[in-house]
Amino acid sequence: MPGIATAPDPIVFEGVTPRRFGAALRGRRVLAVRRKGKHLWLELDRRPWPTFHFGMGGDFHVYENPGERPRYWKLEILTDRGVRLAMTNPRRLGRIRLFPEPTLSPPIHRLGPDPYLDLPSSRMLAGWLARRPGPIKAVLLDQGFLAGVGNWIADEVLFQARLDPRRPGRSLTAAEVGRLRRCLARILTRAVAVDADAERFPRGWLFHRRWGRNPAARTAAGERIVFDTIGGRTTAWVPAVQR
DNA sequence: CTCAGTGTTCAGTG
DNA sequence: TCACTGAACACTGA
Repeated sequence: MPGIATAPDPIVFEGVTPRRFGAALRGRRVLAVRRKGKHLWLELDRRPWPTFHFGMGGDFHVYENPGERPRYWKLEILTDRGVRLAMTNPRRLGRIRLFPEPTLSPPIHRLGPDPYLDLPSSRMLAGWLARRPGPIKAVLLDQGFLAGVGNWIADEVLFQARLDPRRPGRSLTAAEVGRLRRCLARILTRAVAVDADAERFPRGWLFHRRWGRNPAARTAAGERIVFDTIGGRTTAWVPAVQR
């Protein structure tokens, strides 16, 4: 029989007790699954709706045998077909929330456009960037600028667009904004095309060589990779090609 | 034991 | 008020 199981975690369940959360989902039908940036929610046949953010790490697991309930599970939904869906979150930086209208609720209502679903024009991007004095790397990480771009995607985009991550956003020329936009679109499309399976990302991507802050790291073409902290995050970049 | 890590928020600063 | 920086949060795995 279908049901909802919740782990007693007052950090990951934010603004709602696991008990109330379970009551809101029990017996409901899922009409659609929506996403904006790093936030995902289920449209149910009655509000409020459950919304998920994974923080660093965390996943959805699908299985049928109750014994396969994964480590670090926070929520398990058992459907009337006997399929189980669990949300995991080992590091507890993720959040499970309940909103009558997720798109109008914080923090989702503050997000910029999702570049995979709704890529802004070069002209729009250039207009926004003109008002950003901070480093372009930090601007790309700002979810209010574009929703969903995280640390590795930002580095990959700047590498492929050949832009120095320290450049002020407002210093980019129209041609550079165009390059940034084109690289962003290509990287997102490609990553989704392989179901975000990193092993299938193209060989030339910085992604494969950026982990671990290895001082000897090189690109596939042999250029030196350096690591700086920009916008509060480790930034891997290649001075020989990024200007 | 130390450090890095697919993230976000908030206090402090200029 | 705007905008940026760095610390804090929490925990695993190398």
